[in-house]
Amino acid sequence: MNTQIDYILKRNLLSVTGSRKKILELFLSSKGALAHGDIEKKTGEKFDRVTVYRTLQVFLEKGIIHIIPTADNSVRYALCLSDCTEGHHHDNHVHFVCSECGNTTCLPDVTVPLVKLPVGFSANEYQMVVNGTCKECH
Amino acid sequence: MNTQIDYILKRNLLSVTGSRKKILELFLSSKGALAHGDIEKKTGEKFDRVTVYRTLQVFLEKGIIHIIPTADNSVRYALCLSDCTEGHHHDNHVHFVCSECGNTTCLPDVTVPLVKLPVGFSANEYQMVVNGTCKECH
DNA sequence: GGAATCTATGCAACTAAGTTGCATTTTATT
DNA sequence: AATAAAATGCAACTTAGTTGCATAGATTCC
Repeated sequence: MNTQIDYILKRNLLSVTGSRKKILELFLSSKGALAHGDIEKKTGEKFDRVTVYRTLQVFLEKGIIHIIPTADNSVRYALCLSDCTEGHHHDNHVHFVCSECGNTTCLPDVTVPLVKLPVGFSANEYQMVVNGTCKECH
Repeated sequence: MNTQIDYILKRNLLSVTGSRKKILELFLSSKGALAHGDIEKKTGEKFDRVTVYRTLQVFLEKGIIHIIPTADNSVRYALCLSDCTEGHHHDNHVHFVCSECGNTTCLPDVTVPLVKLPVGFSANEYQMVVNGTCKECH
């Protein structure tokens, strides 16, 4: 486990520090997506708020995590798949938000379908969020 | 124009006030989606921040406008189609965010495709956001 | 393995975003 | 026109996110 975390950080040319290891570990061990607040709580307020913000920022830039779009103005992050690199994301899976438990999960096996856009529009990225009831809450 | 605005408000059992008329007028006259800040600017700071928040809240509850999910943590609102009512939305069109001009537009003619979810998941609402270059910026 | 260098962290102070309670004004009702 | 009901504005507050800088920690090089 620790070697995997170290490997991910080193592969992205990041120095291996306590907060980065801990936060990355959180992402690896949690199935769903995490909001900033979740991370602060789950680390037991061990790290400064600013450090959490900056760590998430760095992970985002390196393509280790991605932001999940939501309609409720909450920013949630989830691990990228292994083939994401800096600037080049392959984040083409559907995200699911459960209205019972509030958890956000990635559905890596469900690919975002392409749609035909009106004339004049050109697409760069498609994102899809589904609301409903998840497996656990059924 | 004024009668249309008054009609929409009355149809939703809302009292017709200056701020509601003005903000609704903004939505009707702007093609794209509006963020809270846009509204404050375009009304010329005529209304209190709190009033804008509360007006948007009421419009949301009544189904006059809807929130557009975005990945950049900005909350944007757009007019609902005429057949949306309180609690019952028919907001099944794709939203488009232009990375050039930053505008968010509804694509009412592009329907959100349905996807097959894994076993155990049941969907309530599908939302889709496409990033790219819009008609005007091409 | 230890010193030098470079980077990350924590702190403090700040800006921006959003909320709540209450007195006042405006709208709707009769 | 008078009353009741609701919306507004103000002030104060909470929460979210940012920035600069001194210190602590990680990496590099010998």
